[in-house]
Amino acid sequence: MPDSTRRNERSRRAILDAALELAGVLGYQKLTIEAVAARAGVGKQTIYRWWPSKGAVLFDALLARTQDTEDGLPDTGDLAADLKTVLRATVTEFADPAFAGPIRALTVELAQDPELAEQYQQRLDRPMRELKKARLRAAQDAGELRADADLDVLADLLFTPVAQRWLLRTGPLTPEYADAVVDHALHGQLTDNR
Amino acid sequence: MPDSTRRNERSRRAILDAALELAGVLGYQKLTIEAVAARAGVGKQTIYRWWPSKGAVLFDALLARTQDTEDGLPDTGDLAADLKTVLRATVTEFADPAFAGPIRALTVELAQDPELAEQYQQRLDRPMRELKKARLRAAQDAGELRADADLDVLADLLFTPVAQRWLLRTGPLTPEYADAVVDHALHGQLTDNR
Amino acid sequence: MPDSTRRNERSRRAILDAALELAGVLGYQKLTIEAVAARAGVGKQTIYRWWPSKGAVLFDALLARTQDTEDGLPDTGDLAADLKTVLRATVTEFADPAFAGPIRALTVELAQDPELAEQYQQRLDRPMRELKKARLRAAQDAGELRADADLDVLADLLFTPVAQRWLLRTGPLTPEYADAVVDHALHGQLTDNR
Amino acid sequence: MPDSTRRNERSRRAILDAALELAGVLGYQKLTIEAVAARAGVGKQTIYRWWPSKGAVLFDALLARTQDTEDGLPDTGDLAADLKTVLRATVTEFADPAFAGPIRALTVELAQDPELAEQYQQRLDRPMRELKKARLRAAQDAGELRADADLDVLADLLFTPVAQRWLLRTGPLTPEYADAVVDHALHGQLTDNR
DNA sequence: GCCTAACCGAGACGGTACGTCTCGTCTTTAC
DNA sequence: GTAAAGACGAGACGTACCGTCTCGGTTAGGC
Repeated sequence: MPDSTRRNERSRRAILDAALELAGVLGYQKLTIEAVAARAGVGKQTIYRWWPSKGAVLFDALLARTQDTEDGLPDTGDLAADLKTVLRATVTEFADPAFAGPIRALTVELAQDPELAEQYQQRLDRPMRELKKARLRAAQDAGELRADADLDVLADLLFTPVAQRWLLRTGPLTPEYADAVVDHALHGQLTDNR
Repeated sequence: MPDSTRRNERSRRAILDAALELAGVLGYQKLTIEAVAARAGVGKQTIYRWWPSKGAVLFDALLARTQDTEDGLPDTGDLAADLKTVLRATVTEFADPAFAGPIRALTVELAQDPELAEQYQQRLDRPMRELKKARLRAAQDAGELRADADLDVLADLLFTPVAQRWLLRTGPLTPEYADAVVDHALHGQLTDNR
Repeated sequence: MPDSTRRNERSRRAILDAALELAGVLGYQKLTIEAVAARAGVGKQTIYRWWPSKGAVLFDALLARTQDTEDGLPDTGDLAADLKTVLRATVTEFADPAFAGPIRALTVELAQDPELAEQYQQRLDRPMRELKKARLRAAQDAGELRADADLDVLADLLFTPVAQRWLLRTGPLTPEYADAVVDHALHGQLTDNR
Repeated sequence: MPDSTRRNERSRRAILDAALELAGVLGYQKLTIEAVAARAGVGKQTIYRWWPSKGAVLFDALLARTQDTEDGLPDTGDLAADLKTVLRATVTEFADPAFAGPIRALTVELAQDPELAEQYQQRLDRPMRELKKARLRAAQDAGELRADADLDVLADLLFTPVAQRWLLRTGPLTPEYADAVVDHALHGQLTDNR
């Protein structure tokens, strides 16, 4: 059983960096442990010693990258505008293969590895979801949003369409689409809503 | 170049059946062409002759299975109720590994293979989307839904949250969740919506 | 179970040749299946499919090489001279690393793998021993050699000293040593032997 | 560079004992430095600090074991009987895996490591050879053995057949074989010897 | 109703990557 | 201050599949 106090930090960083870089360039299929080890200048065993799977490495790599950006959503007082800002930024990020590649690779892993998905939910999805809900709750408190809205459901309505369209390429991913999602999610579509 | 008139229909069926069955049992990772060929009692070359990739086999297998169920969405005159019926059915189907396994496997493939994703969009996603939009347009014509609603966006709002939650296991997939998604998507959440 | 009728003869030869060559250059320790496969331009599985171990490959390689040289020992009517000729030839062969390297490697394997040793005994040692005994028996029939000599023991006396000295480098391996072995083995050393 | 005055005698003994024991149980292939260190309760570095190779450890271990038994060959005045006594004892010892295992392991090493073989020759083979030659010289002095016999060659004739048969398992290793070797080596086989 | 070309099951082939094991070196921890 | 413990870079192990390539043996039209 490995003793984490003896862990070589230099190797750990090299592995995570190599994993991110290769995931961006090669995609998930062609991302191999061998290639990560070679690129990182590390023995394969050093990867297997500390991570149970290729997905876990990717997960840690992405976790390390996003550690810093836990800023919370913007709050200008205009919920729709703030959400559009965030979603448009997401659309822009997803257009960059170096950024989106590793995320796509990890997503593929999550879909196949329930245990990793559980980790993901706890350490990445839940915190990000809380940030989103915090912004929505602020809008609720400001009377901008209905008091009876289920913020979890609303967050899904706002963020899953863009994620899904990106993941499965079911349509063009444009800023206009992001705006439309926000508008439709917030304004409702039944005629008796007015 | 293979001559499709000489194609052995028995082998084709055996391959598609084996692919579906193994995808349900093993998941995508362990679904191999070798295993499909062995299970189907078929030479590997017979698979490679007719399909370009593992994903393409799965795609055809699922296509064959869903060919029959192109019925259109129910229309009782109550849009919300009809949508809940459909989404609740989806939730139920996704709970059955034999059904959901192959779809999960295919989804994983789609996320990695843009060419296959294009095929998917044209031959499965678009037709299904048209059925959804047809039902929504009927509601629009009936004055139940706003005339200025973008039906594509609305369809995404209604169907991607459930699909995403199922794919990435980001939360419990229950009938209540399905209902809540429909309610929130249709009724809007801004307070000045009333 | 592999079907030997489908075996690729070109690959088989390439593997045996590569094994012999590498065994001569690298010695047994550094002789790896990976290197043999690479040198032979062959997949590793092609080796594992047909041979159970590294030693078995070497064995077949040496077997193929010595297949042709089953000529029998020379018989000029002078036993001692003939034996000296043979042993001096052995000494010369053992001095060539390209020849002796693979034999050394195989010998190391034989010492550790009783099953391979059994194969060796049946397919290489025994036939060679019979050739030796045939020559000795001819000498016996000619009245040159005692009728009560145990030819197996005598063969060991004649051939193991050179083999052992070569294998363990316990002394210089010279033609003179070969001659001395033959003389001492044949003439006896007790004074009442005259 | 290790300072031998600081050497931990307890560790040294534990390593040698562990090496002997494991060589007897596992054979040479599976005898690893890791296993020796673990069995001896010692860090690997402690082995690498003091010995250059696995073979050197084994060598020292066997050296320590045989240090005591430097008694010389028996001398009852009957050379053949004394030699048979010794060779029969050797046959008996070789039948005990706990005894023969380590020797086989070392022999395998010697065949592959000329430097170790040189050490072996000087520190084990030569002394033992001198003991044998001393007994033979005594027989020579007693007029029992020819004055012109080359004692080195004769010693090889007497001792290598048994060693070779044991090492390569080319035949059954029995007391009778030992006797026959002695008889044939001493009495000569040419008919004009009488 | 035969001929012959394609498809078929089978599986060997050259490869790549897997996850494990051991090597010999280097580093940390605890006594 | 010395060693145990063990992490490290390296690389071979034997296995699993990849996608391609022969093999004979059926099939199923075209003549």
